[in-house]
Amino acid sequence: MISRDKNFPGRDHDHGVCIESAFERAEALCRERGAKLTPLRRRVLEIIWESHTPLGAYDVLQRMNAEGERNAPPTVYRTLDFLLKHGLIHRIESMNAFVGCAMSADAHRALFFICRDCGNVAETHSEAIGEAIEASATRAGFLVETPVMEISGRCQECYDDE
Amino acid sequence: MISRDKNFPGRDHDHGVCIESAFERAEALCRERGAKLTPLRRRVLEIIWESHTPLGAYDVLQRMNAEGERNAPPTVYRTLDFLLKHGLIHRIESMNAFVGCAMSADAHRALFFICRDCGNVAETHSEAIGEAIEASATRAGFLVETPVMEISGRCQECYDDE
DNA sequence: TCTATTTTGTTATAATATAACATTGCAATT
DNA sequence: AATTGCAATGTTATATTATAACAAAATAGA
Repeated sequence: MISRDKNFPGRDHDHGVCIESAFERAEALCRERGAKLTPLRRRVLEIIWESHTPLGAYDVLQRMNAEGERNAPPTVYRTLDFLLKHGLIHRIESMNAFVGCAMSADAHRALFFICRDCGNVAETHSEAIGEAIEASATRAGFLVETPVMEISGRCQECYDDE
Repeated sequence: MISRDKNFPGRDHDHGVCIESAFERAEALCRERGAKLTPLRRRVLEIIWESHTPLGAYDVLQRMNAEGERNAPPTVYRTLDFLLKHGLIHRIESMNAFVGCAMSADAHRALFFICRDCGNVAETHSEAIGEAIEASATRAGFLVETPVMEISGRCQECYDDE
């Protein structure tokens, strides 16, 4: 049984657990593929997971360098590329930012709900949407490869607040 | 009767007609709203429509300045903002680029098919997808405001080629 | 006309991303 | 252990995308 929806985290959830399980998945996946989860990559993955809101590359860089290190942009971008390639993080195109992948890494075609107030992102995967898109693509004579679906709006907590 | 789908243009379509009708819609819409379609805005709209592939802001700028003019980036960005605000163009988030809006301007929530080979973009609007997304959002307790749906893949002409 | 507002111009700079090349570290073989 | 090859990281410079802040001009209403 695979969890199909990571809903919005809520203000009080145990984030330590989130990160732990993200690491476990990352390690398993890298072992499986013979990819190396180096300290650098591990650190970047950790930084990304420490935030529920997507981080820009330069946000990540700042955090990497918080203790006086001198990493440069290409280091971050390369590391992010590695994590992207292995499905450990997602790039949110509409924000030029990156967020941890909440799903088993081979389930692609994610849909993101992005709250414009709190900035949190929920990743979901919907058969129905996938099918609707395929149907529409077929009508247009189009072969779907990489869907980008990023829905900006408001999460429950935030519109309950106002 | 409104056309629901602008399919891929095909290599031989009459592009002059495209542009003409885009201008007519833009003029009607601005008149209706009391917005001013100044020569600058008109020119940028034209440049955008001259390409079937999305243009970056600096591509637009280059074309504006092709005859020796000296427009600067803020001019382009402001003009693009105006056109966006009035729904005359769309921004393709995954490309940092802009494309003419093929639909009657108040039909929002567009889905874009973007061919990775020829770069052409087809704009479509699908009830089914909209509904599927609303359903998924409701389940996640999310209020949809601004969906970004950009599907990268291959158009028929391009995969017929290979 | 005068005034207020919108539009456009100008300069500078911020934010995001990559090219190109150097160095280091590590793994596989001898 | 030495050699080799490759993957990973470091370094410098620069390209690309976008906006802030203020000035000038054009335009619409009073």
